Amino acid sequence: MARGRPRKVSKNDALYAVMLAFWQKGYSGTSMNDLAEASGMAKPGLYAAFGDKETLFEKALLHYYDTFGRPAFARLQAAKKHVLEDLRDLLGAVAALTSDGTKPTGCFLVNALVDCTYGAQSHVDLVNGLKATRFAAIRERLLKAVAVGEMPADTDVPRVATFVDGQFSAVAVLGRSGSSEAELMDFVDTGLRALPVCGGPPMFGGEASRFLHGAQKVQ
Amino acid sequence: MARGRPRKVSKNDALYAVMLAFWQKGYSGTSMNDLAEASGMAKPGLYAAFGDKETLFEKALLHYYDTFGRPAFARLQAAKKHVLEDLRDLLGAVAALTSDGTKPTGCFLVNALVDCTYGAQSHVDLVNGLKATRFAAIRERLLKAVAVGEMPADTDVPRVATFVDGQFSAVAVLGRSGSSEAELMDFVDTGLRALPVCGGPPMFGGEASRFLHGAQKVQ
DNA sequence: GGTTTTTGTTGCCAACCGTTCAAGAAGTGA
DNA sequence: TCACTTCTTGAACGGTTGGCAACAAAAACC
Repeated sequence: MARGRPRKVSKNDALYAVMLAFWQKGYSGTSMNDLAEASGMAKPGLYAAFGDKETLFEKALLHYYDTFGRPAFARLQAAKKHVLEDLRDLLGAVAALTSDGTKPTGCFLVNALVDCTYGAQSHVDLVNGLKATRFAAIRERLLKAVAVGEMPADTDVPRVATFVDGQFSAVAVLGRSGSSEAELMDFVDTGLRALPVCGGPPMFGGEASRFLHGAQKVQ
Repeated sequence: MARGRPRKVSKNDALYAVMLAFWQKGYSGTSMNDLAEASGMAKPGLYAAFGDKETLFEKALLHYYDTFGRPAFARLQAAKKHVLEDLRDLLGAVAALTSDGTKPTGCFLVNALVDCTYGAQSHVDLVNGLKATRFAAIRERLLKAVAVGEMPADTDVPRVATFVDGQFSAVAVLGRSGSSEAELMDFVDTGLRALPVCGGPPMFGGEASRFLHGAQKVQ
């Protein structure tokens, strides 16, 4: 066993509680007193274990990513189903997460994306890094789909990846503001209907497709 | 002219500056000192003119809605173009707004949607009200489109409205985290390609559509 | 049992928070 | 000029913030 006095609450449990608090109320909306109360550790304990508030926020966000993000992205990249179903599972994971009554609504990463844009530089860098990781995971799954013929060979992969990335944020924001899991899944399925046509011909004759100015380059 | 000492800065100019500050750093990330400095009014002046911080935030958000939201929704409901182009203009307005270098990135309303979920009840109510107004504007435009035959008669209007609503948030979040206006418009156009098929038949044979479990009810 | 090591607890700090009061400055109307 | 009204200014309030030093408590090692 460890040498000194045992912790009243494990670092992992404390970090999980801190994560929930930041997730719920954001960086500047959460005080160190809030975190001490939520985690069960007194303030000096938090400082000794994790460092100052900025560092603690970074560790909480990374803990969130390890707990909820990484597994979902790993499943996506495992590519065990059709690409559409894998993407549906990914977006469905966000929908399920935000509808889980035991956690704050929304997605901590998306919240942080909105919250930290004008915050500490280290927060900006961290959040942008996680966002890039998310994008890369989606992009690689799409490349695999194109390689095995699940999607057309001329698919505009970066464009589709950006689209899925946006759907991810949309589900998080809609969930944050109270949409049910069923509504979120309807939203996800509606969006996935846009995917297979990316790279293919316009989906309807000449009547309305002329209104999609910016879409020509992928037709 | 007014009776007493004239204001150094007009209430409108001050409120605009306050709006920018809240838009940029959120409610709890912005202090009254920040607001005083940004607006050019001293703190007692802010209290006299607008009330306390919570009230000031509400007035700033409403000012944002009046300045940027209402005109865009009015153009949408004017229905002067094809529904797809009107929706593209709406989402394009968000893209343009967030790419305007003179303002903070993102959309203040979407930021508030994320920021205020666990905040003051009056903020929650206000933000939910504005969100409902946004949804209603989109919904009414879609109903009009169905009525005049721009969209199929069996279009699932609430579902499509939720989809557009989500695209709105997605554009805001993507813009908040640094996407260029061109990227945002690519995203918008990709999403609009999902719309015309809502209510119509599945867009591709039997190969991949079976993966869209939740989509049956609108096929 | 005593030492060492690690943690929890108490209490405090300077700085800042949102908020307000009192006094003065700058206009209008008579 | 004189009151009257309105805004600005400076200072201050009590409370909270993030952060920390000092000491007590609890375990392992010798």
